[in-house]
Amino acid sequence: MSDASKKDSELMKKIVSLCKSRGFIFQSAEIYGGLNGCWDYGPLGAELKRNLKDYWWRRHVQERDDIVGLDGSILTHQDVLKASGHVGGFSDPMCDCLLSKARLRADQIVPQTGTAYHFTGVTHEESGWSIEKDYSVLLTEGQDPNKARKTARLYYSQFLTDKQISPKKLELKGESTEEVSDSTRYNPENGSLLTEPRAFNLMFKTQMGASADENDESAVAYLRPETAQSIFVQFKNVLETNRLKLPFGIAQIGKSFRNEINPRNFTFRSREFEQMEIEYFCHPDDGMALTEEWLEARLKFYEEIGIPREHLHILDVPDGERAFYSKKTYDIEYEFPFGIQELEGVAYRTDYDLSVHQKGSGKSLEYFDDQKKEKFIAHVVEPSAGCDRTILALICEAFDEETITNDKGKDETRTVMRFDPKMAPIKAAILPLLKNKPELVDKAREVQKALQPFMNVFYDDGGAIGRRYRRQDEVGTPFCITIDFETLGEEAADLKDTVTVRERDSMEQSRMPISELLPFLLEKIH
RNA sequence: GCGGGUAUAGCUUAGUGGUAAAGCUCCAGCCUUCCAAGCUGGCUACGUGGGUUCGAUUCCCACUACCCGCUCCA
Repeated sequence: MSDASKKDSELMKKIVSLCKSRGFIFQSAEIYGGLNGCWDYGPLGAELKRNLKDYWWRRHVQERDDIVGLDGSILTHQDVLKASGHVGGFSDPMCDCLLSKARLRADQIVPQTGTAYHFTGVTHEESGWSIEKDYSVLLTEGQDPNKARKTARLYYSQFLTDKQISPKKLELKGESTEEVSDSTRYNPENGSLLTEPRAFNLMFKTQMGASADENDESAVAYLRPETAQSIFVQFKNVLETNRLKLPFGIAQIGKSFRNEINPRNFTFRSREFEQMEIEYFCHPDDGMALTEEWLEARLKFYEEIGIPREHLHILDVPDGERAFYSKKTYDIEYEFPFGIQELEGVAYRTDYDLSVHQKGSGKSLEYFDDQKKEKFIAHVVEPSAGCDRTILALICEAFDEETITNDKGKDETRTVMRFDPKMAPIKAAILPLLKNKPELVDKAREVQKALQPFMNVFYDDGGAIGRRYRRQDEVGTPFCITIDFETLGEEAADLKDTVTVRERDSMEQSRMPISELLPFLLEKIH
């Protein structure tokens, strides 16, 4: 591992550790040993996520008159996913090589012709060890039969409990041969038998109805693999009930599930994840231009929530790597400590989605333009963002450790989560300077009550004031409001009912009348 | 899915074939007039399940989870 990646790995460890110790993110079912790739958001994580989703919704739905919202069901009719291509079409059957463990796409295996050597097992006389397991090796014409036996011994040797035993000492059992032609059951690389082709089930499959039979195909339903499909399927209902005209969008935030995902990198890749998607429908002529517009709009959004442009990368997905129906796709990527990884895809999906559902359902999903007297299937541009990934990016971006020199001239580390105030889980901490002075405590509680209806604030009177400031730094609270003796009017009459406002990033303090707190904070967090 | 590594308190680590130590955190109390002060007290851990053993957190096996490298990611 290089120094840089080691440093990044250390950084990621710190971030994961802070997420747990401060209550942002916990492992799912931790007390039962954990559930692979599943995570729970703790109190602060839940606030953070809510802030992100709320802001996304406000920006893209409430503050625009061309986008409306939808909240579709997670359980999905199997016909929807058959039409979309998720059932069948997109899942490539794969085989694993029993010897080398290499994974091959079944449809890409070059058919082989030759002699198959079958074996039923192997024994090791000295130790008495043996195993019964069918295995075969394919030899093409002219190859030495001993090559098949050697390969088979190698295969069986992987089951040896005593790794000291040489594969050469293994006695093969039940050898027989068979002529085969054009077979794709063997690895062209080494002749080893492959596993049966297995369709990777990308989706979580379930049965509808409490008494549904496991084999009842008609009871099959799926957890949605993306939020997009319910938008396409409800396109007509939304269009007809909302007096919409192209171009317009339908937005949705919600959970999606993909079983094939190999969980990695903390919450980055999970089997259960939340998406924030817009399907923006338009005239076919406008698709390309709108893709560019959406890319810009989304980059601006990231900037607004505190992820600067210079930490984002835009990948113009080249021909051949895009989905076959997409004419243009941009990936917006973020520089995570574990690498540059995708946050969002902005894809021009043409009329693929509405076309397949029109065909699949037999219902017309065409759009009629009254003015141009033109009928067509709308094209769609899809900005599809990963909510959990964006949360992780916000956390990585916010994390900072700075060295400051304290009063005694000693260096110490201050951990600060530099969240944008819009995103910060706690907007302000209300702190009475001293806990054992009831006048301060009462006043602080008053301030807390005044702010609570408008934002998430946090009251804390435990320990020294400096400690409380640092605690808030570590969870990213942008402002600390301290009720002190000036507030009570004990020092100077004109300072009565003013408080200390301490800013997280600069640690600077200023005085402010209590009456100005609310407008001040609202302006910062909006 | 494959290979490697790891698993002790909320966090970071120590340690042992006879059930465990420390720092930080946290809680309570005292004290404290602005950046992790101090004092006193307190809660909390050997991932799960087997095996060996008189006895296992320690040795062995399996499982689970996390991390790293591949693979995969419509």
